[in-house]
Amino acid sequence: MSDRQYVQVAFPIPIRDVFTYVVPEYLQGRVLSGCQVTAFLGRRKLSGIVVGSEPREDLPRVRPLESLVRPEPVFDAQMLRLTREVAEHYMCPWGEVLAAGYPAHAQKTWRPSREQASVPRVPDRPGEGVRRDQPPHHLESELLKHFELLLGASRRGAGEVFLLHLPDELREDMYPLLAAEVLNHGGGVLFLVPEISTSGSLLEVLGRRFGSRMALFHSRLRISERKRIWERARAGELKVLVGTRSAVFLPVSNLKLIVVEDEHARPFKQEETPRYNGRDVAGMRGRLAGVPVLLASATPSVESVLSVKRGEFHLIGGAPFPMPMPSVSVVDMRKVDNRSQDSDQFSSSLISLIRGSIQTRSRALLFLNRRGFSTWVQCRDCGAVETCSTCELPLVFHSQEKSLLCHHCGSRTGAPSSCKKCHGTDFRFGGVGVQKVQASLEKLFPGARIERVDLDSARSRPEALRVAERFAGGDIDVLIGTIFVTKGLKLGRFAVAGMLHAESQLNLPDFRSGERAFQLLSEIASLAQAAGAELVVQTLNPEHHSVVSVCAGEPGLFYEVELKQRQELGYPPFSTLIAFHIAGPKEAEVIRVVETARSGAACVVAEGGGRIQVLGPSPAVPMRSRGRFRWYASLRGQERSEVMDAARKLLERLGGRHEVAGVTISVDVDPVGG
DNA sequence: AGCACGCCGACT
DNA sequence: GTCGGCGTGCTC
Repeated sequence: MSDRQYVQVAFPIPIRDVFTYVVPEYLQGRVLSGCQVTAFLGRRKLSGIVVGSEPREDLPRVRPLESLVRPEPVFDAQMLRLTREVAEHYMCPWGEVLAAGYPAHAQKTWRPSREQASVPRVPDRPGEGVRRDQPPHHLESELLKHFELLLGASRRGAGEVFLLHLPDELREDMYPLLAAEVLNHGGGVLFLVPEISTSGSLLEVLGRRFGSRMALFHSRLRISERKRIWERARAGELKVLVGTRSAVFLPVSNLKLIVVEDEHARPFKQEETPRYNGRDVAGMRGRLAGVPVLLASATPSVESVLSVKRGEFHLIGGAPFPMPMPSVSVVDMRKVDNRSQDSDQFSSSLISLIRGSIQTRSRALLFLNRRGFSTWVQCRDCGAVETCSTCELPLVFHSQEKSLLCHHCGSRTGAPSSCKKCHGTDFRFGGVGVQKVQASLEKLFPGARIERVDLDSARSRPEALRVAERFAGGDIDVLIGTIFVTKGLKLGRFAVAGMLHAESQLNLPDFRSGERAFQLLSEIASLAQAAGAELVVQTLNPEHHSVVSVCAGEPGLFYEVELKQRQELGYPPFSTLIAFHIAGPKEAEVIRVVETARSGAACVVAEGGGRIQVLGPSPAVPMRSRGRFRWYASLRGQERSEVMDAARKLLERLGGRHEVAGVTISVDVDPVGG
């Protein structure tokens, strides 16, 4: 009996434990760590991953495994270790991380892979595939020297992190050269991108060069397609893997380099369990696998910049390679003198530039990051603001559709007719959206060809591309857009770029709002630069360091001030945050749990001897979403391990479980965004 | 997460 | 008298 074999299995369920099973006789010796198996848990048959083989004598009854789904392990020792570390770091079940890392895990039965024709890939274009092994600019040859350091790390298996701080175009030029170099030495490369829709040009550039040796991986592919890519990556048929955050777990054969493109971008953080950050997991993987990680961005995250300053990351780029800057002027819109007489949305300088561009047919592009006509609608009689009945947030009036829209849940009601509170019929349409800007411009410049690109005007991507094409071709005089226009549209050259309300990202309840403003403004500055446009930045916060640094062409200034402020206020990267999201269908119940959490957190903090702070609790934005009332609170401290301990203790106090009376509590380590 | 067990309201 | 609501607890 003593030669019975036991294994531990992790299942993709929200239970922290692993479960022990007996290996049935017919599978003796064949069930290895990392294998996918099925087993009964309760009366359900589940697919799980074998994560260990320690026998346990303390269990009253152990059940046998049902089946071995495929003979060879799907996770090797290194990937098991990575997924375990990710689970520990993000305080989520190991099984859920394993499920995120193996596309077929969700499936009940495994079918051996057969030849399938439908692998989506960027087509080979031999005609355009001009080999360009010699980089064109002197900057690039300079960069190649820096890349020697990176490639050296790749060859000797050093899991170091490099921050590539360069403009988008320069990075894009370098990637095929870099990847080709790695491939020449028989290695594979993993590119992580924040989202598929905005990485079109990178895909094109890599696809042109690597064709059928490259694949695109993301969660919107069918499971069968994901499985196929997973298999081909492991078999070494695919050498260049491009994918969104879940691709960080792909088993790339002889992986030699991980690139995280636009490493500052928000979508790397998954907002459901397992709540991991693809960029940070890339760093963990690089360290474990002895593979260098290249974090790349024109506007790196404050975290990464600090890591460079601390000597933890190597810097490639930065000051020796200055960001190209457009000619830019900042207009303080608080000063009445600066505002145009014709419309309070524009400064007189911007209006005259737009007028000039219309006259000379040289085109103008205006940015405002707010959809709709007016951002709030208020009754003039009682002062009540129209709010969404489910989210309780102000509704945005859309003039084109003549309706009120909730930008959070998408609910739509007709144009306001009478106030819900006092039945008044006189409304004030406050706040500026792109539709209002368009209306004002049409009044100011009758006869000019003025169009708009945003989520509402461009129902599909081809439609947006057509508008961009018409603008580039000179068929549109003034184009007004939300950030939508920065998402890979080819706008050609134009003379004037205007940014309205450059402060709109600031003053959000999020310690990263300044960083976001900096990133958006930088993006627009580089767009203006590429177009050869003169940029006018209109703002109510001209002295904010995000505005000052971008407009002075001194990004370093932003990081300097921002790091100082974060340190003074005790925010990341100078501390660790762990957020608790509390949500449920009944408000009273949610608030009860929130109060329990508040007092629990106070106890935990008292035990921690003042090294841990509590932020909140406060209602989430929006407070109601999908029929659930949402609150959150955070624990904060300088020592990660202490914050983790405090979070574990707090969870214990809240019942040890993640759910109490219909109210769910979920833990979010290193949260991103308010 | 499921799926049971279990103890209270409106139906054949 | 039961059918069924979803609160609480367990799964190797």
